[in-house]
Formats: sequence, structure tokens, C-alpha cells
Amino acid sequence: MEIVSVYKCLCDVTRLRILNLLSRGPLCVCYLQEILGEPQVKISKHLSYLKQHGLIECERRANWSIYRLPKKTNRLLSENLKCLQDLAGDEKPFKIDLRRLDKLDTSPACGVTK
Amino acid sequence: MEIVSVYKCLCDVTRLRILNLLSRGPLCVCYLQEILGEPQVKISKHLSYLKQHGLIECERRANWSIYRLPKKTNRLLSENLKCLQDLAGDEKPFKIDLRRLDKLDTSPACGVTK
DNA sequence: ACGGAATATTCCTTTTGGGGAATATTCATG
DNA sequence: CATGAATATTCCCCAAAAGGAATATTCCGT
Repeated sequence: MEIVSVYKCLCDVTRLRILNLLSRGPLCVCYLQEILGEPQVKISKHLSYLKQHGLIECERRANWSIYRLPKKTNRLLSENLKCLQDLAGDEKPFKIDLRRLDKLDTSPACGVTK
Repeated sequence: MEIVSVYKCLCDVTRLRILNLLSRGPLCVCYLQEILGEPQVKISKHLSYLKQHGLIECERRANWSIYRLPKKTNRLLSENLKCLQDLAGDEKPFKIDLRRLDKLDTSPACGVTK
């Protein structure tokens, strides 16, 4: 049941926050940590969960991991990301995350442009 | 976090099957049981879960309970119900459920028209 | 080769949720 | 009011998942 596993990915705030941020483009884990302000292990495990279920992809560059949404996103996923985009404007944590993303240093150590 | 609770409702096959059926209109529990072919307790508990989180409403008529989608459905929910409608055409259990719904007796004891 | 930075994994505890057997509730009808 | 039908709830067990502390891995620079 593929559908259910997508929804399972979506039913956690941290994972939603991650997906919301990645909707703007690929991000290095160090960025995610800075923006989300959650413990490293927590973020790492949620990233792993999302990757394992195909909702995000990972590319390793030296010491850094860059996560992104998959090129061809599932219909179900893309619809929900759209919804999230819209809701994010109002909902507390998502909005703040996006604001933080905009304010990030543009020349990061990890060499990943926003 | 309202969003998450909607997704939590969506991440179970039985609940998705129920929502898929209710997309066609209100249904009596006895119908749901017949179509889903799952144990009574299972269905009842999932209905309760959905109701508790506002994804469905219930009206009691004598001995029967009629469940329906809420009049004004949440944006997130309605988008996902649409997705489900589309996917239901292909996905195994959903498709079968709808076929069973179409074949149901039209003059049920519970007096609820499909 | 060593130390440190970035990230992942393991191990543990706790909570949540699903499933079923049995029981309770509610209501209509004889 | 006793019975049966329709539905809900309780209790119990089990699996999954979340969270964190600690440890492991991988890679860079020196």
C-alpha cells in the first residue's frame, strides 16, 4: 500500500517542516538543523525515514549531505506539498521556518546555494 | 497541529477505504461492514477515530448510525479525497469497494438510500 | 596517521496505534 | 420488560514509531 506509506511520512510535524523547506530547493543537513532547531539525531532520523520511503533523495558531497525532493514527485506527494505551501503561510512553525531560510547565510561552508 | 492529525487519519488503509466510500455519500455502518468485510470492532473503532478528529460526522437514527463527510470539508481533506478518487480507479481495495457499493441492495433495513 | 567536523546509527525507553475477544449500550418490537 | 439487532466501548496484547544519549562513520585538513 504505497499511499499509506506516503501519509505516514506526512503525519509528523518535523517531517512536514523538512518537506516544506525542501519545497524551496535542495538543502544541506546543516541548514536544516539550523532552521529547525531540533536535535541532530532527530533530524537525521526523520530524513532517513523520508528517504527510505522515497519522499526525498540524498546526495553526499564530502562531509555534507544534500537533501532534495525527487525529480519526479508522486502525484499524491506533489498535491500535498502544494497544500503545504499554501497552509505554510498561516501555520506557525512553517512560516517561521521559511523566514529563517530566507535569512540564511548565502555562502555556507557546505557550498550549497539555497 | 491540525494538519498532522488529518494525516494521521489518512495513514491507515481501512480509514482510507471508509473515506473513499463516504465520498460517494452518507452510509450506514451496516453497509460499511458489508462492503469492507472487516470485523465489526475494527470498523467501529476506525469510524470513531475519524469522527474524533473531525473527518466525518455521525447521525444516529434509531439503531443505525449514518456516517458522512462534513458539509464544509477542510481544504487539506478535500484535496486528498480528490486524489483518492482518482487513485481509487486503479488501486486494488478501493476499486473493489466502490464496485461493491454500486451493487448494494437499494432498499436496506436501515432506510438509508445510497 | 590524527583530530575534528558533519552526519548516521545503535540502543534504550516510552508512547501510540492497530487488532481482536468480550462486554456494554441503545433502541425497536413482541 | 425481555429479547434481539445494530453499534460502541473496554481490556489486553503486540508492533511501530518517536525521542534522546551515546557511539560510529566518513571525510577533510594538517
